[in-house]
Amino acid sequence: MALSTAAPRPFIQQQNLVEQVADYLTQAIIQQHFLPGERLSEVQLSRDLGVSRAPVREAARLLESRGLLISKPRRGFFVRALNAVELEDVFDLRLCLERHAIHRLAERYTPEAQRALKQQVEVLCEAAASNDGTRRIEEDLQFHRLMLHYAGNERLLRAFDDLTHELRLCITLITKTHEAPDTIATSHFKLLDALDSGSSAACREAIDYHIGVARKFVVKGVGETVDSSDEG
Amino acid sequence: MALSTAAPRPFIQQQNLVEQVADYLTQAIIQQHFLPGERLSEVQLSRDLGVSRAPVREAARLLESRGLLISKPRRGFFVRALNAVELEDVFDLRLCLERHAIHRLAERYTPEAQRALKQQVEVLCEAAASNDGTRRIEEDLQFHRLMLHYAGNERLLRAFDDLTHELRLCITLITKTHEAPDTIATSHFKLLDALDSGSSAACREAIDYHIGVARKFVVKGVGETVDSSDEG
DNA sequence: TGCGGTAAAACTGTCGACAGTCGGCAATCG
DNA sequence: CGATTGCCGACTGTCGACAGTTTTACCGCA
Repeated sequence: MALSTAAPRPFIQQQNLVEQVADYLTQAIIQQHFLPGERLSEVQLSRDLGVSRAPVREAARLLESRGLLISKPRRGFFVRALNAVELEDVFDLRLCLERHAIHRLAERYTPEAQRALKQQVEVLCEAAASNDGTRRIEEDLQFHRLMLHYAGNERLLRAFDDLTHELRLCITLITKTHEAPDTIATSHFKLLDALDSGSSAACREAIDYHIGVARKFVVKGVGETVDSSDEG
Repeated sequence: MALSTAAPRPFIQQQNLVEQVADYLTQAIIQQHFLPGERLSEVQLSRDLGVSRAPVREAARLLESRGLLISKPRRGFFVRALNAVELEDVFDLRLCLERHAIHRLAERYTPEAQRALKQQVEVLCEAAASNDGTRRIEEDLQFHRLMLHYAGNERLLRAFDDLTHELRLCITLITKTHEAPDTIATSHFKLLDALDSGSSAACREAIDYHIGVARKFVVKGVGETVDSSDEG
């Protein structure tokens, strides 16, 4: 029973249209089937998905709380468009959370956590060698999620999950400018080494470097696409 | 125009039942008109508030995303009951956020921020001398919110707001064991002094002490009330 | 008196419909 | 010809209702 926060998805659940719609919308937004700033028509979605507007509205409110949508009164829901400043803020908060997490994790670095993280790095390396950019990012995030998980603070993990939802908002941008496979590998191995060393300072240095590199790549990706996402 | 995140509310907006219901529910939960773990009946609320179930459901989902309610499929919404571990996690995350915030703030400590914070401490001291426990806490939180605001990261502020929603969940507990007025005053003045000094280490020490004291008081309050909030 | 089963009541999940509002377009006026 | 105003279509906010499920209350039986 590990990592129960995000998506347990126990068996099939024919009901719970809200979650199904939320998943559909999330995927559609991540895969840019809906462009940033685009307006989502409730009736259109209802027709397309074959459900009524009530579940669509509730799902949209869920995604709004996750920062994927923005609702404007009497106007409807719009796909959130992150500008450069907001993205910087996201990475700054991520740095904040992961610094704290790796510090907490170093205090309670169990063999189980060590094993799980090492295994995930291997999975990540394998994914990094592939061409599937989305998979690379997801496995990368999964590694960090594991770190947060073993840090032992469920609330911290939730904050991280909330943040990654927004990160996925520009996942197609990230895939274009993601690091080289060997860079990803060594960067994560450094984190493991820092944890193994037990040095708090080494952990902080490793995570700062790690997040810093990720931030640089993403911000570069945003800078390359000149979209005027001013959100009027 | 400070702190534009929360509620612009340009003119009147008679409509928006969802927000009205959400505000009502939030206040009712904070003031313990609904006890932790209690089930909320949608139809009952609809009747009481004179609205239909749709706005009630959407408001409930909003509060669920804020951590005030928990929804169980086919069962309905329940008032969230924080146990001791979860409360510890909340304070640990708060420490994480505020450490980062005061660090960022020290880097860009403008006269405007200094003035605003000093003023808020005065307001807080006045509130601390009063008998209104809720007001004391709200002014206290407002000071910290100002700190986060002037730290210059909107996303960080949002994460803090999300967290304080959960903190308010046990506000009645906190009011019973809040610090003495002079303790509150000196504790916040220390934060201002640390910021004035410009020393990153001093800031960290001050915020660690500050949050630590708050945590101790709240956890003590929870320990005194022997509620079996196991949340099945 | 205690227990199991059944039936009724209440509740949630979902739906279709109506009313008020917003944005765009065209006709009118300067 | 440009600006303004009224109108029309589309959409959101809200509502009442129905179906399936869960909870509860009751009744018979040991």
